[in-house]
Amino acid sequence: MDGIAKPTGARLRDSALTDDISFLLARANALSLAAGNAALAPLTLRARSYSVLELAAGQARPTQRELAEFLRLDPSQVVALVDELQGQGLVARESDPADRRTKVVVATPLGREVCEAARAAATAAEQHLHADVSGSDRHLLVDLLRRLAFPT
Amino acid sequence: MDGIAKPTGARLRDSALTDDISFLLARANALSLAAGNAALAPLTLRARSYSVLELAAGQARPTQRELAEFLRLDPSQVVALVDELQGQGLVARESDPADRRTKVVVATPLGREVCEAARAAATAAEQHLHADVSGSDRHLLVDLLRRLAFPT
DNA sequence: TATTGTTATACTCTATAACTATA
DNA sequence: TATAGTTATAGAGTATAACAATA
Repeated sequence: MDGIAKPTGARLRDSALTDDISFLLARANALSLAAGNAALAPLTLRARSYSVLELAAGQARPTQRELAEFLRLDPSQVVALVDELQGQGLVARESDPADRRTKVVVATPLGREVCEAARAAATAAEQHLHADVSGSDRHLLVDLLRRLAFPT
Repeated sequence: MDGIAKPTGARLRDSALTDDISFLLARANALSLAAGNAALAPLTLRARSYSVLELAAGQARPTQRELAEFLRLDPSQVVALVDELQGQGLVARESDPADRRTKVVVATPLGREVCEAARAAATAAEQHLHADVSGSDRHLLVDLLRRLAFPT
């Protein structure tokens, strides 16, 4: 699982890619996703399903359409993710009487419990992976990443 | 406040995900990847194949194994990507006389030309997408992202 | 015996279009 | 007509194992 901590391809770091934000995002995301999925696997969750569960466990009462936009997923992917979480008893679909087309996704009591455990596992894994970015740097990073993730 | 038009999905930004570096990376990467692929499509390249081409066009003369480690891809994926670029006449495999197992991937003259055009297209798309992160913020972001992408 | 590249396979993710039921 | 959710499908990305050539 853990290899020798040798610099990965240090020979290639003089490439133009080293200044390429898109490339750095892709590589950082790949590492983060792998660590997150591994940390969530014992809860039979993945990064994707956890993100849906987290939103369903909050106060916002999101519709599937809102989940799709916020998570930048296709509505059909949200269907599959909610189906999965519903099958695990973690979320439920509630019909909105005001507009019977929409379905609000809310976490069950079990879902809220699992969500807290998942958040703890994901946070721990993330902090371990990004241990060399901490304190004020971490705060700054979150601020900058928000601007990339939600451009004006 | 009711009259202020806000982007759809803004309602959900109070979620715990808003502070989640993994989630922000995933969303930022999804946007960046889509913009990059769209910008590179006229050159019949995608973000993945462009990154291989960029490394092949440099001075490093990487082996396929080195490409796999640096790009965080499986060696079998590198085979497919190099096959594709080779079919387009953009790179060539060179055998290393010192170790005949390894194959060094180098860009052809056409490959270097296409690579420059691709870099211009990708850079323009990226700067357009991330227009609200500029100047010193951008420099800082690159530094922080490097630490996420290449952890110690 | 170990490593590089390769092939094969399966699974996840992403993108698109069409259908239904409501509005 | 338009929108929310659903279904179906194909393509891209990811992960794993096995194999031949070479070290």
